[in-house]
Amino acid sequence: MVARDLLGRLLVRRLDGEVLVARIVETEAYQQDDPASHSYAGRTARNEVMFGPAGFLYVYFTYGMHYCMNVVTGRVGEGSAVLLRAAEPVSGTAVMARRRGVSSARLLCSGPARLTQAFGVARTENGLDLVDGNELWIAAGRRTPDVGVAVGPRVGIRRAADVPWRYWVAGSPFVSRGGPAARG
DNA sequence: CGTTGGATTGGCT
DNA sequence: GCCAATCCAACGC
Repeated sequence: MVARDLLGRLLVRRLDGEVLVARIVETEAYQQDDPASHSYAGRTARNEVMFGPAGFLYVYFTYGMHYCMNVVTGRVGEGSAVLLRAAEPVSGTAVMARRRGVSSARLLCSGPARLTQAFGVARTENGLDLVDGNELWIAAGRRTPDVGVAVGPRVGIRRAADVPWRYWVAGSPFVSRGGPAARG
């Protein structure tokens, strides 16, 4: 499963002559036959990228002010993606802090919208190639071993709320607020 | 064409 | 813990 395999991988961003790196610590899977997925009702201008080839970036705007980023995963025409929910800053943290307006490392990328803000990802970046790209891409890093992976229901959705398709690095202080820390 | 509510966050109680 | 902020896609009439 791509969502699980992305834990421990590195998200790399070239921005303003600097290089930002963060280790992915929280993801969620969204599939075609999934009532909670943007692709569930079919192809639209907004979710177009989800139906393209795997390895590309799907960015959407929500709550009137936030962007979230996904890695497209399915076959062409399928409409599946993995939401990147949180990451642990590795380098370029000064740039992230400036973009976020906070200094605490824990607040830089610990949420889907925080991550896009720290990495300078918005509508313009929708559709970028995350495998062969040179602005934003995912590097191998070190895949988190099974013993370090926790699984649970996805955050902030109403439909298919019980399906355990959220993955995170157990015990990481860099996971999102809506994540495991907020639950009993 | 009007209404509704969202894959969130930060600030206030 | 609760709620406003603020745009826009989806859906109902």
